[in-house]
Amino acid sequence: MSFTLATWNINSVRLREPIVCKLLEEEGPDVLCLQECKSPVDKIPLEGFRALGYEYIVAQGQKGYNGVAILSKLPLKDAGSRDYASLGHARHVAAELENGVMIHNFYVPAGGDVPDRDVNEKFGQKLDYLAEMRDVFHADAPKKSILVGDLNIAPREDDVWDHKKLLKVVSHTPVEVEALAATQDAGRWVDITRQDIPLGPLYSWWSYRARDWDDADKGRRLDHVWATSDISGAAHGSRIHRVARGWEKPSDHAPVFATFDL
DNA sequence: ATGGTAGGTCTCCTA
Repeated sequence: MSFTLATWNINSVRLREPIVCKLLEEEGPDVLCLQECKSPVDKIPLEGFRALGYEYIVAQGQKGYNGVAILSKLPLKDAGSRDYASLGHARHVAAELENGVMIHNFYVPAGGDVPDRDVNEKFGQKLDYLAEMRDVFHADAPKKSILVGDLNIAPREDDVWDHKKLLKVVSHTPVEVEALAATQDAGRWVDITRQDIPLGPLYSWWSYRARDWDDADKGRRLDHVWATSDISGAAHGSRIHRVARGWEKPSDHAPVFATFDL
């Protein structure tokens, strides 16, 4: 069987309900993982999603901040969540498909403005969050698993619009890139987006603050699709749905897609 | 070097 999965930081699921439905209608991924829902689970507007065939949902929510959800046309089993770094934030949820594939949906802390944990607590929390992900995957090697989400790190030089200019900007500092690599290595995760699109600039996020985000194109690849090596060979067709960044009342992130033949 | 926009909630925090 073949299924297509997408991940999208939507920056408020309630405000963005129309364009979430637009994506579901036009692209029809079997599974859509959302981050920054900014909503308690019981206030996520599920009816419109259900009407489009997305009858299965697992989610973690809180008022105003964070929040992650997995919408699916395929049956899902709730596989729980973990409070990484004990922040008390809704930043992770997991679900299992009937074919035994585990899906982890993450919203890694952004980390504040200053890349120094001594003066910026949020940066320390981001590193702690990644360290616990690393430790969990090291202790219990994931199998037949897909990890997606807004990891808030652009690891490669061509994952940002200007590598040198961003070396001291949170999301692209060497300490973050190393922490992400350690997490990836600990679970033997394969970066599916870059497996499929190995060369050239690739972005999934453009700031709201740019005068013309499309023209300036000062993007970063913060949103990721990873898979364990036992299923990474089944992945293909990765793409970033850049046009969604230009839809009415857009998120500042674009959805990232991948297809798996399993 | 700086400030720029957006969302949620309750006056400012987070991204």
